[in-house]
Amino acid sequence: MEHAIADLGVQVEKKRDDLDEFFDEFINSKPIFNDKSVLQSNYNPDKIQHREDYIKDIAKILAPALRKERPSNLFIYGKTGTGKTTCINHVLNKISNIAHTREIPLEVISINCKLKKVADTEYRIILEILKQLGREMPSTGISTNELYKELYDAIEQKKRTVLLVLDEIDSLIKKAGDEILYNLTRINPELKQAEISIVGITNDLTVMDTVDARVKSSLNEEELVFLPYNAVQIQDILGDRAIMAFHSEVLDEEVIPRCSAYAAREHGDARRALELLRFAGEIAEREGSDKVLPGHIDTADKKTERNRIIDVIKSQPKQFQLVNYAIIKTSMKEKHNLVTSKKTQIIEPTTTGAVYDYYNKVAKELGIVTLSLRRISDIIIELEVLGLINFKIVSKGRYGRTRFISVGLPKTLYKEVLDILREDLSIS
DNA sequence: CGAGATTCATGTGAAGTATACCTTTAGGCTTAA
DNA sequence: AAGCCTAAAGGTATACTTCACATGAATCTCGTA
Repeated sequence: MEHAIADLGVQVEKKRDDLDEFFDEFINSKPIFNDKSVLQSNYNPDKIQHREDYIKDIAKILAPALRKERPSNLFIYGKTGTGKTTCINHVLNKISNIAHTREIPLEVISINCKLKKVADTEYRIILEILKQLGREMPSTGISTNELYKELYDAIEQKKRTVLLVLDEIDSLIKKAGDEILYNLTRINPELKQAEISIVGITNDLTVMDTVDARVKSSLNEEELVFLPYNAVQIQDILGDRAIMAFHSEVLDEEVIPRCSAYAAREHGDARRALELLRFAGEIAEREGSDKVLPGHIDTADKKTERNRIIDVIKSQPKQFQLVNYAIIKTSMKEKHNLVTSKKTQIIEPTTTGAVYDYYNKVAKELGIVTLSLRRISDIIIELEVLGLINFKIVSKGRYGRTRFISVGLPKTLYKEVLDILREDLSIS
C-alpha cells in the first residue's frame, strides 16, 4: 500500500517535471510569430502586389462617385484568392476616405453573401443592406415588398451616391435566384435624390449564365476578370507578408517556395497560400520548434483541407448531417475478392432511393423526425452546392431515373468524417 | 427487326401547412389628479 | 383620464409536405419484311 502511494508520488512528481520542462521550453523557445494577423484572410495590406492594374481599373470605374455621378455597375469575376475582395476593399477605403475628408456625399455598403448567418435569401440580404444603412428592421413580420419600399426610402433619404458591394454573389444567386438583382437594378430610376451602383463579385463564372438577360446586361456595364496569380507572384506576396508576420530568421528558406508551389498547384490561390503559411507557423510553434520548416508546410497542407471540410460538416443542421451520413454509408460497399476471399471496401456512387431508405432507417432508430423524399432530394442538392458531394442525374432506362451521388471527400477522410457525424448525431 | 409504347424511380414545380417570430390592438389594471 | 402591461389577433418568412406531372433510356410489343 505504502509502496503504491510512494510510486504514485514519484509519478506525479515526474509528470510535473515533464510539464515544467515543456513550459520552460515553450517560453524559452524563440517566438515564431511577430504579427500573426498579417496572415489572416481579413487583413488588408497597404500595398497589393501584382494587382496594380486591376486596382487602377476599379478606381477608374468607381471614380465618378467622387463627382457625385453614378459610377457604372461593375462585375468582377475571378477564382478564390485572386485578390478580388482585397482590391475592391482597398479602392473603397481610399474612396470613402477622400469622400469623407472632402465631404462628398457617398455611402459604401459591403455585404458578403456567403456568410450564411448574414444572408442567404432575398429577404435577409435586403435586411442586411438596411441594417448597414442604419435602419434595423424585424427579421420577420414584414412582406418583402414592404422591405423594398423601406429600402427606396432609406436610400432616397441619404441623398447621396450609394455603392453597394455584393461579395460572393454567386452563392446568393444559387440559393435565392436572380430576383434580388433584378429588383436592385430597378431601384435607380425611382430614385430622385440618390443613386445606387452595384458592384458584384463572384468566383463562379458559370452562375451568371443563369440570371435573367436584362439583369445581366444592366449589371455588366463594366466587367473585370481577375486572373490567378502565378507561382512567382504568390512567392512575392508571401515574402512580403512573411517579413511582417514572422520574426526574422524564423523561416527556413525553402518554406516560401514550397508554400507557393502548393498554392499554385491549385489555381494561384493566394488566400490559401497565406493560410498555409500561417498554419505551418502555428504547427511549428506548437511543436516548440524555433524554425518553420518545409515539413510543417506539408503537415499544414494536409490539415487545412481536412479542417475546412470538417468545419462545413459540423456546422450543418442535424438533418443535413444525417443525409450526409446516409450518403457516405450507402456509397461504401464491401466486396469479396473471390481469389483471396478477402473483404475490401470499395466506394461507388449511391442513388437517391438508397440514401433515403438508409436515412429513414437511421432516423427512426435515433428518433429523429423523418423528412419527405422531396425534401431529401433538395437537401442533396444543397450538399452538392457546399461541395461535399457530387452527383449527376442518370436514367437507367426501364429501371427509372435517379441521381448518382458520389462523396466528394479525399479517401483518407472518410473514416474521420463518419466518426464526426456519428458523434454529432450520437449514433453508436 | 425496328419503331413506337411502356415502365420505373425519382426529378421538379406549385401550392399548401406548421412553426417561429414580429407588430398591432384591445382590454384590463394601475396611478395620479 | 392617462399610462402601462399583457394577451390575443393578424402578419410574414422559412422549412417542410403533398400533389401532380415530367423525364428519359432500357425494355416490351407488335406490325412488317
